[in-house]
Amino acid sequence: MAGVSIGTVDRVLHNRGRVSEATRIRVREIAEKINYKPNMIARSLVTNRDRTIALLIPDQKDEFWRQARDGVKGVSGKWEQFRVIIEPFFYSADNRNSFEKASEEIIKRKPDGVVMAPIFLEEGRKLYEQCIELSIPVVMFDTAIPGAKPLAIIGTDSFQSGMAAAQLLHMTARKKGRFLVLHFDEEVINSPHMLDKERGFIEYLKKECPRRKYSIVVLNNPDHQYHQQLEEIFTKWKISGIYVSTSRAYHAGNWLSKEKKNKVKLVGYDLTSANIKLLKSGHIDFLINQNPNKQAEESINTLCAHLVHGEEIVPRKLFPIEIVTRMSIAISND
Amino acid sequence: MAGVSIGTVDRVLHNRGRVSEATRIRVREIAEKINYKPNMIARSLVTNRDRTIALLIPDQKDEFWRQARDGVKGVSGKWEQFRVIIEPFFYSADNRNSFEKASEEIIKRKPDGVVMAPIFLEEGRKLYEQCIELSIPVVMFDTAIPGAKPLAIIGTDSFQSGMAAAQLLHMTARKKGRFLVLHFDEEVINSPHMLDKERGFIEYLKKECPRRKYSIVVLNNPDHQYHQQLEEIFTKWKISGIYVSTSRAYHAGNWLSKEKKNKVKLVGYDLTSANIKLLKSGHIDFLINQNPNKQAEESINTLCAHLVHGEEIVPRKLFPIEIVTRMSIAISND
DNA sequence: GTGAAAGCGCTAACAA
DNA sequence: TTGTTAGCGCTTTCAC
Repeated sequence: MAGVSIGTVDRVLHNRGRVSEATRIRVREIAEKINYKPNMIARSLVTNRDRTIALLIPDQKDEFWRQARDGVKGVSGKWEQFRVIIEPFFYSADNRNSFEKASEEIIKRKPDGVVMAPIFLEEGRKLYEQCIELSIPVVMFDTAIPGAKPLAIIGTDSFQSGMAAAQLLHMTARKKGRFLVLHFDEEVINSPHMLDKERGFIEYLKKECPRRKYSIVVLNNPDHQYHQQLEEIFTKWKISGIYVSTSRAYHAGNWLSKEKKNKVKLVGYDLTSANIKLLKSGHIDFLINQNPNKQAEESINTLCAHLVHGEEIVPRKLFPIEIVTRMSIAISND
Repeated sequence: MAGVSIGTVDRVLHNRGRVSEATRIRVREIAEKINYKPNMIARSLVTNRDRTIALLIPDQKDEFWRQARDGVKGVSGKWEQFRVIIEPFFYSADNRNSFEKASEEIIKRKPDGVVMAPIFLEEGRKLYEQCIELSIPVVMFDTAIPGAKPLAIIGTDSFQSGMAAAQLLHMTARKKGRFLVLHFDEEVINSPHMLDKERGFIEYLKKECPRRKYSIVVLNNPDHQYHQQLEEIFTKWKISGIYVSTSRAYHAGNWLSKEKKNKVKLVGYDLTSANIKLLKSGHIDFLINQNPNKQAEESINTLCAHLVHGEEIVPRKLFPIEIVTRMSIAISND
């Protein structure tokens, strides 16, 4: 239409090579007029090479991360047909070194993209910056590195989920009685998520029911036997609600079940098998689902769609707070 | 590798044309051995034509369907670059004829696929069967036609959401007092969803708190002013919880708000603006989100991925029951 | 500065 | 029953 060859049009559209100003303008105008949209299929056909994307998440000791892994597996087949291979790298959630070691391997591998759950902020930042340097696109999920601007961040709003948890306890627990915020020594205490959740929880109580007493307690026992400590707490205080800001609510739930303390309301996180069992038996009242599988799925899809189809990216996707009860949980566990 | 031409390989792989048994087996074996996977990108490049998919949903009078429409709009751009054009057809949710008329137009249009929310079962079945005849793939969302086997069904479990609603009222409402199942005359009474929800609600009450009294009431007023009837009900009975199985919970919420009946718990459906307002002000306690936008999005994505990428389909996708509270709702409404 | 041509992996039409 | 070839829309390379 512009009276020039297809090669010249290509040069104009991609601002590459030398083109005279006159033809450049002419081609641009025509492209505008006919609303030219490049055919992404043809484009990906010609740049048809195998791509690798590195997945960096904690290892599978924890059911939460197993679910994330499953989410990735679920979509990896779909991207295989576009010649994207997802290479998993695992680190230990209680060992910063293992994260760094995995990071080094990833950099050595020079992947075409990285999806990571950087629960260690400083180490995560280091990897992120290396990727930026090598202009490898990065998608973060679960945890975001403050200040970093990756291609996309996928996650949940921890602060808000803490507020929601407090509201649920407030609505269902006995009016009298203290709320307990429980932590267990086996967890990464002070992770950003945990702190945000706790802050949200307390914020709600302060605003909506300032007269409600609460205590933050860290239980510790080398063998993860917290029964005795719970007993002490319950003799000391009259407890009407418990908030566990991690996936360890089952510890509290098991004890409540054993002690037949059916009136105490319990809110926890994550649809792990231990939690689900107690949810169904009525000893956990609410679980907040952080949807690790969907987060991971979305992360992979986002990165791959960008790489393969050149799709534009929504830089920040927050999953809604998913409140799950005994009756709302899917009957068939998939 | 098999010593035959690319054309023969193509014939074997697609079971078309005549191929000798010997070569057929040889090609199959080699394909198996090298784990041959067709390149979907190349395939879609060669069959590169514009495709139309018809979208059939109720018109935009109702906010629920406006949200569904928005979900479609959100992903239509992404499929445009694959040359898929989504053509919307609307019908009136209170007029079966309008559904039939739209159906006729769709069939005339001969689209490459149909996405529909067939709230009228018989008329929906008719369209479905015509599509089957013309081998046009169909995806249904929101409502499924009993017995029909479309490419995919996207929806929520109404029965279960009714149970969940009952549980939420049971957990939060005063122990004494009657539960009210409210319907409004402006709705399509007896829609399958509505009946399932109600059945689920009652099932829960029977099982979990058989002593709880409940009444099913249909309010009717030509001007949608239900205040007087609500007043009568509340003087007749001591009500502690209300269940509205549709998006009309705001009618009840507004009245509760006006009458300062803050102790009465209210569960409704759908994040419409009127409902959200009352949720935030505390007069609706729980909303069950049926996610019309995501349902529609998923429906379009499923059909398009099948058409364009030849992707395999999960024939039935149930969205989880999404319980929303004042604190769990996204702070910024998008 | 610009044009011509090869080729990405596949399908479809035609030839043998 | 099998082989050959054009061409889908684009990028890239080489030649002028």
